[in-house]
Amino acid sequence: MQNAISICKAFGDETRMQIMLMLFSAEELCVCELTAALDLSQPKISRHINILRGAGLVESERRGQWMFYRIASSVPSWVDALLQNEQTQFGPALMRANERLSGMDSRPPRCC
Amino acid sequence: MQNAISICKAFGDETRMQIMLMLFSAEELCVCELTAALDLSQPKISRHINILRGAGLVESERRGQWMFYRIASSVPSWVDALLQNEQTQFGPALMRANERLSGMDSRPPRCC
DNA sequence: TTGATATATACGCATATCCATATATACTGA
DNA sequence: TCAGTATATATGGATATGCGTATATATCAA
Repeated sequence: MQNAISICKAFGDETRMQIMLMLFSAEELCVCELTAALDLSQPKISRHINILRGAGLVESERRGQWMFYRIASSVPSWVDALLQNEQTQFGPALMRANERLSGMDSRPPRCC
Repeated sequence: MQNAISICKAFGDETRMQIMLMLFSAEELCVCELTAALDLSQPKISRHINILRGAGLVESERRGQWMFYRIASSVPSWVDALLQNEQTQFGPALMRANERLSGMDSRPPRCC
């Protein structure tokens, strides 16, 4: 369902907007990282990620125990513009989320 | 509520997307014109227009008996990009709506 | 004022959405 | 195989959303 209405529905929720902004700034995150960064329950993150995937906004890749998610490569350009714009507006909340992410211990290993 | 989440919620409905696309191509329309163009009930148009107004997406102006609506001048630029993009995708449906609008009799008078 | 037209809102109902909790599944290392 | 970690999904309930119908409000013309 990669159409604008589904995409907008997906963005029309604070949790999902936050997930997208985190992925936008971090390139790639697993569920446990999002859980820690946003301080939300794991099922909640999984559920919302699934909706984002249904809208074609994120791609997933399993690496070991972890599922890594990133923003899909094929999103319409206005989605990029939207995220760029929100990144500046959402400032303080995003900062705190990134701090929690940095402070998280035993993050999954990255390649390289 | 001129924030991205409210805006996305507003766009996350087919009726409202259609209204926005009509306003995008026609500059300014009254409720009865939208009703005719989209072939929907008047209360339905009014209700959805009100939601769009709440999201800060449309501005209104009364002229005589008619309430004219147009896309707000201050919408974020990604909203323009989104509408531009959808205008091309939504093709056939939009065409039919514009035909119904052209075929409508006793449209309210325009200035000039 | 009255009648006609345009628009907005209220109401009741059906469905969708979101949540927390519990549980199932998948993978890893021993 | 088993225990531990990561992720996904199922369930039931609360709230939100959308709809059709009915009605209220606003404006105009007579």
